[in-house]
Amino acid sequence: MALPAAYSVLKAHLQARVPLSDDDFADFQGYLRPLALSKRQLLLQAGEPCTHLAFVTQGCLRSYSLTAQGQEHTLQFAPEDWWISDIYSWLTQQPSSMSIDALEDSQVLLLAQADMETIYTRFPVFERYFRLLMQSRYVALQERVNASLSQTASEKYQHFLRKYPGIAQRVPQHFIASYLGITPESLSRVRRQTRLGR
Amino acid sequence: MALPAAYSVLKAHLQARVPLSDDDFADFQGYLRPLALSKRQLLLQAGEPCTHLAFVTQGCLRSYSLTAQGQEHTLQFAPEDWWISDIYSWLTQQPSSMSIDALEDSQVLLLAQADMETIYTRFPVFERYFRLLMQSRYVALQERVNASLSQTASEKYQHFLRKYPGIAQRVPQHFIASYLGITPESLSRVRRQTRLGR
DNA sequence: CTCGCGCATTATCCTAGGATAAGAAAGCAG
DNA sequence: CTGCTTTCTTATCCTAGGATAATGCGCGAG
Repeated sequence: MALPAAYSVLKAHLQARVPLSDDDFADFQGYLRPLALSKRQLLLQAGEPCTHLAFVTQGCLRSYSLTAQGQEHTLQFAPEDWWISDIYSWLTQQPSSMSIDALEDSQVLLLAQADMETIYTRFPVFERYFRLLMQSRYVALQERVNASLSQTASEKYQHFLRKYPGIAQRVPQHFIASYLGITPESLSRVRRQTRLGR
Repeated sequence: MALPAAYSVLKAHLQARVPLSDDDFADFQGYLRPLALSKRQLLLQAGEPCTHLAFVTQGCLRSYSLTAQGQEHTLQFAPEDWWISDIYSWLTQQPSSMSIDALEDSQVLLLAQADMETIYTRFPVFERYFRLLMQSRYVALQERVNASLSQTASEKYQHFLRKYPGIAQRVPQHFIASYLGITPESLSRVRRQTRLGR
């Protein structure tokens, strides 16, 4: 049986980071469920418990929270090769505080929280993989917190462009504004300044 | 040989979270180096690589970054039972972007990055322990990012009081202001409002 | 082709919180 | 007790970025 492209994306991703044999991956694959999402389709609705971790093999998703006044705040973009979920809800099975939707037609592989203990036992290398993943996520968030404490709107935008060059070309700017914690109008203003300044 | 109180704090902390035998802890203890810090003493100076993870057994430390204009931004408070370090620098041995100092006379246990591979190999349960630790840190930072995107100064302060009730009684308010990303004057203003409002 | 809508831009006006300055209170070293 | 230093507060003035509103435009659906 041929390996669908989706699986091989994840296989390459994992094998680049931890020692995982082809056989083990083949077994592990049994825990994955592929899912196609069309643009704007929700993967997770705030209020529901988050039962799955999603690995994006094609397209781009985002997670966002909604304030009482209906303002959206983008927490994460997830293009190909990224995991996305509400980690807190996934870990605790409490109702999630964020929603996740697709910004483009996308393909994901789902990993159920219910299978995690089994997976850690059968393939101990996943303890390491997820430790490394969590470490790098933690570092990225730390940097984001620091940016939010110390940078102006313009600096945050410049920093975002440098850090995620692919994303800015790909997603509408009002999502980037909502990620940076500014209004779309403000982002437009910032962009004009930098255009004039150089 | 009697177990100094410092070690037993960490032992209890670990055994509450992962299965770790007394014997294994006794072995693990060999990798720990106790250190006393007096108030205001630096544990890590920005620019140096962060070689150790510190577990606080007594007192309270903080990590902070410094802007080019000399503004301090508090990234984390670490009272008893918390780990503190510049994780990025600790992982990569790049120069750290933050400093860590003691807010009170404190006691810490140091764990060298250089020993980590050995520790993960000798005591695989530490893979799990640090995965869990990173997960919970990630969740806490996620919440902080969300707060910084969606809350006013006053809301952030109220939230901080609820989340870390011990800290606010213990550390000077200008540090809390610097953690929340506002000026001490602004925090004072916020506190007066809530005092008048109730 | 064209209607409608999502998206970006620009202008005007406004407000939360920053900058600055000046005390007041509280702790502590001598 | 007495002078420092650290912390917190209050007042005034100012600015980055929010709110609102209007315009333009590109594109997908019919």
